[in-house]
Amino acid sequence: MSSIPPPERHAPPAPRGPGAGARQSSLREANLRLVLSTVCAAETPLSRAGVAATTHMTRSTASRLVDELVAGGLLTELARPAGSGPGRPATPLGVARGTVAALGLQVNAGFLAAQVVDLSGATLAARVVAGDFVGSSPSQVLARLADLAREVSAQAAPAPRFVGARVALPGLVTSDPGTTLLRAPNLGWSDLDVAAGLGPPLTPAGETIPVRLGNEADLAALTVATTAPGRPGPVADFVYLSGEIGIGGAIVLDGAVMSGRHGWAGEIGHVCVDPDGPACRCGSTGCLEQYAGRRALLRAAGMPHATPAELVEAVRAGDATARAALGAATRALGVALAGVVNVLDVPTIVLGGHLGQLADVLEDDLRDLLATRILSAGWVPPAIASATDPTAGARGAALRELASVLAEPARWLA
Amino acid sequence: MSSIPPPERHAPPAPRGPGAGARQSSLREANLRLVLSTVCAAETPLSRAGVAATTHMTRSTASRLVDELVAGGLLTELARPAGSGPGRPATPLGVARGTVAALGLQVNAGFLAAQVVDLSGATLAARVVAGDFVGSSPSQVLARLADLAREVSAQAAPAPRFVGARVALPGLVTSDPGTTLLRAPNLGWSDLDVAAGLGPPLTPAGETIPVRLGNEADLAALTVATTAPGRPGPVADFVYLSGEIGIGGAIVLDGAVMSGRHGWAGEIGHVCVDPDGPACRCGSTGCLEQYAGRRALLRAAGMPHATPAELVEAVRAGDATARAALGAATRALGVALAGVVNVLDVPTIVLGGHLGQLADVLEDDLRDLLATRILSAGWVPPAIASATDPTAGARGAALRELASVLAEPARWLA
DNA sequence: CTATATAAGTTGTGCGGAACAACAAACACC
DNA sequence: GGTGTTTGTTGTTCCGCACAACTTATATAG
Repeated sequence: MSSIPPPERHAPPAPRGPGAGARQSSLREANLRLVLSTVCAAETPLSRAGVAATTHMTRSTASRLVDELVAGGLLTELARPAGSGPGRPATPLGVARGTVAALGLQVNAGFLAAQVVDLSGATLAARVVAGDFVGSSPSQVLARLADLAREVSAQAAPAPRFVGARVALPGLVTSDPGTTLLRAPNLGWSDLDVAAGLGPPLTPAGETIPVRLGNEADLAALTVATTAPGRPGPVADFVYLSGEIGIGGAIVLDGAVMSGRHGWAGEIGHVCVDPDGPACRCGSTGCLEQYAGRRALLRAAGMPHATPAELVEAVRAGDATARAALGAATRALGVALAGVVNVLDVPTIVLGGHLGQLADVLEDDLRDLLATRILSAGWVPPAIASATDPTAGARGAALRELASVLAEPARWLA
Repeated sequence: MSSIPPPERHAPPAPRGPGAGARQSSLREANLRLVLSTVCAAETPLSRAGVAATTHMTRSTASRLVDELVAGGLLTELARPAGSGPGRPATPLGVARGTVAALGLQVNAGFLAAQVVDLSGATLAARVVAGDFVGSSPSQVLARLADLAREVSAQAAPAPRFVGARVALPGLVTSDPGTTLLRAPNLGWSDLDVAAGLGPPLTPAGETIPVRLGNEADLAALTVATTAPGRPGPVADFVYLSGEIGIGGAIVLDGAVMSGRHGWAGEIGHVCVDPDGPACRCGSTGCLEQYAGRRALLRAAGMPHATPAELVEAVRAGDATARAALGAATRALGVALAGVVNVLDVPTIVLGGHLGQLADVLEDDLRDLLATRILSAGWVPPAIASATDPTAGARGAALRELASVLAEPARWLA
């Protein structure tokens, strides 16, 4: 006669997230995360004992956590090299290859790209399709991108578990729902739900892959900040400049992309370099983009239909117009970047896109200009590097998704 | 015959800090921190049950942690108001007053300041001494500051426990040891060990108080970001501009001051506003400081010995020269700040120092200028606020020291 | 004035997870 | 083959939080 229904035994309300009290399980999660990132970040493969040493945990604890990660398919035991030294030989650990992966997509003015990258940072599949997408139809382009996505996700064999997909876009993106493109001037797109535009959800293994968006420069910068998921790159603090038709940018602080309150940080292309300069389509005047953007630069050099490589040739050949244009661009870069460095104290510049291709011919002048305009240049001289992979946005998009595995390993144990 | 010495039973090597494995005690520390900051941040006093509710901990856990903090002298039980509602009345909790405090010092071109601030944010003692310290002798000035420090720390009665002292300085400060001033152009000081210059260590209660340094703009910005230790201010993300002889600045992201790789971030005064502008003492040209710095602005207004308040009067009276100078300063601020906002996506500006005093007469024009130059102004219009306490640096210095109590409550339990 | 409802705070038990210590395993070197 | 050295595993202990039951203190209904 139990007329009273049993009290609904639903799971605890899971009050996770920051600002919530730490429970016992938080310890395990934190240490699981620590072990995984330690193995990811290691230059040379670590053993269980090595993990224990670098994390200052006991060998027993480290061993237990490693075992969980190995059983969950995130780590693997590598073959151990013969002849190492005295004592019991260690079993080196590595990030599992091909078990967990993410899909990185990119829409650019000149191409579409799609990549599958796994947790070890290996590219399992990749495709690039050239085209001219300036002023293109969003629906057609996104349908084509979805085809590309299906293609590469099928190519990755054996099929990995997909943690997510992200689209790198040359424009302003909302960060709250993360599926709306506000404005991409080079494509002529605005107010667009990109996730919806991709059509039916991607379900390579039955599971639906969530699709998110990101700014192309932010994501390209991520490939410089981290060479593989959890593995920091050569520099941890830098300003990334992505030269396209216009100029995008990103700020990386301590290995993390600073995307700002609404996700719109890094618009260095619209820093004012000369208030009396030419009008910019953004409504301001004298924006950096008007001097060093690809279209403006090539036009000023008198070779509007040339490539950046051809501009380099012309400059080296002594073409006066080309030299003047390059000089103006370099001076503009000096003013804008010096401002950024003075404000942020991040004296490393990474030039990407066409600016990366021009790095050889402008690097020295730019360094000199920065040295005179940066207040702290006397103590820490500015450094300039370049990155030239055009599809860095797609790879960065995948890396960004994989970062969620490092953030919450327990969620992704098989 | 124990020739073998007993194994030195020293305490565990305490491998604290980030990147180290979390142990059981980490849980307690994290929750202790959470409880303390929750009580600090609460608008209206919380009870033990209230703490449990906001932190999602159980009442028993919250209660135990609160008891520890009360016993340790960091929290207190307040008198409970009569007549609240049904149920057992709650005992409201508050931050203990006068038990734990920090010493905030400030050296400015026009005054010295010293304050004692306790964990509740109350000022227990304060002194300001006017003077002209441009081109002054560091040793004399620091000796006087040390006297002031001794004075205010004796005034605070009953004697609190001092967690630290910090000196706010208008210049570049090293962050590694944190006791060396690299360069303070307005004072004419450079390469100076300020902690040593203060003379014999401050020991109000027998214990030596560690002395650290900080940039004045960074610390003044902290008083806007947090109204009291652990209590966030009205805005969490903003750019702070400190108008002095020159112009200092600070970037606050998510309530924390972004001080940069070496602690030199925020030098907005040397952002280039016009590459063809006047030469600046920093070696660059057209720096913001040359238009909107106090000295430059008053000189351009034709009233080099006036105060900012007198400039406001002249502008309101229709003085053409003053108006032109203010217009030029406003335009320069527009260019520089728009650049910062475009790069950082932090569309709130707080004007301090003389710029705070001028806020009334330049705010509207500045907002309009920013609206045309900020890329995202259409979605989030820029906001402008002002702060006018000249000794904000000293208070910020104390707040900064008190933050270490919130970071590690266990270290400061009585 | 008593009974009931409601909410705050306390007490005791159980459990998850890391520390610690002891042990087994696998190699190099003498 | 013995010894030393380092890795990895196993069992015990201890710490800190969750959970549930209980006590305390008020307001409100009858």
